[in-house]
Amino acid sequence: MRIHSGGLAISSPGPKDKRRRIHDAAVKVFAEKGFYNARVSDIAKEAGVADGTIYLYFKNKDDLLISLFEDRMEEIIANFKASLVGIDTPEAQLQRFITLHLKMVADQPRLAEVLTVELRQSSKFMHEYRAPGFREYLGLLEDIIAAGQGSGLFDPSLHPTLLKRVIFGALDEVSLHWVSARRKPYDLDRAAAEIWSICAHGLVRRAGSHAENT
Amino acid sequence: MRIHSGGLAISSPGPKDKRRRIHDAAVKVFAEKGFYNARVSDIAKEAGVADGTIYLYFKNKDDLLISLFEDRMEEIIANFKASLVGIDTPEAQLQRFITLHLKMVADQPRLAEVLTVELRQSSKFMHEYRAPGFREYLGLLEDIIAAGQGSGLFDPSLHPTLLKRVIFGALDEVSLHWVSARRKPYDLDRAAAEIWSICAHGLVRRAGSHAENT
Amino acid sequence: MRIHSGGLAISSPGPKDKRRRIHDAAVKVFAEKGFYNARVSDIAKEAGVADGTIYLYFKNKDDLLISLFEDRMEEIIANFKASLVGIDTPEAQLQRFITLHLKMVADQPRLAEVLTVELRQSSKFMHEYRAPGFREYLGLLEDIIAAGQGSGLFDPSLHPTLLKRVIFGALDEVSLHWVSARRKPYDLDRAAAEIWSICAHGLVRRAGSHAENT
Amino acid sequence: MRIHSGGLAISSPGPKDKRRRIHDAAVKVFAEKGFYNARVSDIAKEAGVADGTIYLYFKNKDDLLISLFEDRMEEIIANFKASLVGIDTPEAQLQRFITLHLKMVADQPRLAEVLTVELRQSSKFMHEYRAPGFREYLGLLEDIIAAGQGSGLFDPSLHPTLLKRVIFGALDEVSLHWVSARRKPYDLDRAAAEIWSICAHGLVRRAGSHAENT
DNA sequence: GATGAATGAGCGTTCATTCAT
DNA sequence: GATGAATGAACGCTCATTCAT
Repeated sequence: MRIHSGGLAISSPGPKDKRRRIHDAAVKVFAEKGFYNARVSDIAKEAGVADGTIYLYFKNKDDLLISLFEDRMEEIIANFKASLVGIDTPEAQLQRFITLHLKMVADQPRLAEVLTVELRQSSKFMHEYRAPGFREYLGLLEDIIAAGQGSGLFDPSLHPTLLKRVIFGALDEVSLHWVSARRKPYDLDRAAAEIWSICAHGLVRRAGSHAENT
Repeated sequence: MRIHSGGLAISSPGPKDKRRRIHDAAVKVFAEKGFYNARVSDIAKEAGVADGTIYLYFKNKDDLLISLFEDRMEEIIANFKASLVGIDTPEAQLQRFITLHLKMVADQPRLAEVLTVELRQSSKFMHEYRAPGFREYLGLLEDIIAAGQGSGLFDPSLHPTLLKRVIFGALDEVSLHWVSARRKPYDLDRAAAEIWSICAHGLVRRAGSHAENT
Repeated sequence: MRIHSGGLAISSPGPKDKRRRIHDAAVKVFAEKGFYNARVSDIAKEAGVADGTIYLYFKNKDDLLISLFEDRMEEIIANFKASLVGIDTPEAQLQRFITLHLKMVADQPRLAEVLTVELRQSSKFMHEYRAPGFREYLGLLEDIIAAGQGSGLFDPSLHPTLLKRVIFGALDEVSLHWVSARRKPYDLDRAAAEIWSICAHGLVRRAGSHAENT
Repeated sequence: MRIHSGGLAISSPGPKDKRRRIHDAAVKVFAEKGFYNARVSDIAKEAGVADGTIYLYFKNKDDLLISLFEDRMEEIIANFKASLVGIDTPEAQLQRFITLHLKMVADQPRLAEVLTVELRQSSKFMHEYRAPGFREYLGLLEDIIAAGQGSGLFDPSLHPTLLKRVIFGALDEVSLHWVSARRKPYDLDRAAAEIWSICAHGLVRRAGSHAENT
């Protein structure tokens, strides 16, 4: 499965995709150095354009990051929606969501790192930016949870807002750790299975209930 | 429960605790503006000292942040250890850990924000810094998990490294959201109970098993 | 009286007068923003041409300003000469010169502003440019003065170089003030009459000599 | 007569007068290159300070120029007032004013150039800055004129606003020319005398009236 | 120890100019 | 001739750090 055509595809150096190339370069440089330590000229060099060219496509350095969020999250959300469309039960949907999230991380680790780490900062350095893309992403999770609670499958006493944060936080922390770790202590397929298992049944073993992970 | 006397205590302007006052000021300023947007002179002003004084106690701005991690995490870990000492079962310990984590967040939201957000950056702006305090914190979790799995209470098929990240990630994301949200959608006591419930039993309702949260 | 068809005439978008259109656009933009704050692309947009087109007609931004001086001053001087041609006495010529100068300002305030303000800068930003057009303009004044002194009408003890500067300076300052003032404190016809009166008789009232202004 | 202690005085390199030294350096550099072509680092080097030091004393480059106007005009106006204080007749006052203006130009040619040339631009690059110091300077002239007209000495039919502009413009243009000319075609003492003569009696010779310049 | 004025390296951004189409 | 996307040198300004007092 390809999550999206992605920052890794070396697009033909045609005249149209400058914006994309700059975004891709920014992902690489931001992932390596972080937003604040990345120089605009680093990104320009990585993208193979002049410094000034960046300002033909983006208002400023902040806008470069924000537009990156928006564009990539839009792609990711569209992909998730498409991948979830034929799945009936909330359980299967949640399992799928977990898998997709980690798949995305595995396919585009640098993008994942940027979205994850810099998004945290975003509430700081952009006073107003509410990260609508991120909210929509969480919205996907919330819909699944709501459906599950509505159908009686998921414990209805759990607060949905809290629940989506719990699941997202687990996925995010695992992703970030996996991305930054040199030696990968586990592969992400297994991680997906285990996280699903934890979500589904928790970690306390009950009499007669063996773990039923996929 | 007070985790420690905290950044809010206006210490007597005695001659001894300059280092502490600077740390406290840094927590406040970093939480408000983020590490990169915080100016050293902001911190100096907040601490009521001259800019240069900061360099009598800390090597540079990075060191100020790192030492903050180390000092505070040390306190936190000591507190956690003390609070966990009399508790026998891994289940109760984990439940306690969750409660303590969120308690700390509620009591010292700015410190929580700094430790949470800036720690993420730390892997960036300090290439070498391995955040030993953070590792030890996670080590507490891992010990609980190991004990639980060793005694057969927790599902032994779950990878401990993954598991501790899952739990920490859930706590961290919930904390960060709670800290930055203006309208608090849930209180942290309830959050602790629900997170424990999810950890323990997952979110899928099983026949005959009503949620047993506190 | 129209000094020339001027920057205000919307010339037909024919293929010939690009140079003129760019000059006119430059007058407008320079008058609004000043030379240094005017962007070449502003002028291009105002002229309805592409940025690069400007460089087909002018060597660079400085050349655009300099050529503007030269072209417009040439027109102005030709107009002045034509208007002065039938006038016999130096007194009447000087009176006419004053009137013509202020007429030009009234008809083409933006051009006046550019010629006036930017000319002052020109001795700065162009180390070499001696503004030959401007010198010729002053030469008209000098000729009138010389004729007046030669015929004994004007006080011969006054230094001609100084005198022309005095007269030009008075005209220039009044023009600039009038151009930039929102509420016009006097109209330029009256100004011409009074300036002539001052030039002719000074401002000290003498016994038995009532002002003989128009 | 010293107009003021002045930019030319090499003040002891004490710790107090940094602001003054930067102002003086700015006068020199602005006079040589013009405001827009002057680099802040040029001024810093000329003042013998680091670039950043300038920003301890001035908000930005514009503020450096504006504060220069204000400080220097204040000094100049105070000097003028002091020098005019004992003079009774408006005629003598006006004569004195003319002399003082040209004296100032002779003593501080670079300052005169900056005040003159950049002031013209100021109405452009500073949209709001109304140059209060300059208005007060013109106010001195206006007071003299009003007194002269009130006492019947000066022609009351002349518009005072216009008149002050005429006189100031004459002085200004003569000053600017004198400052920028390499070979000085006249000395400023003589210029003062002649300008006074023109103001007083005009340039038309009348029967029986020999020029009565000082 | 404490101060805070001074430093100057570093970077985001602009915009006159070019040149492939 | 005309275009306008691309260029990259240039510069104003910031702020972590120093050091004379």
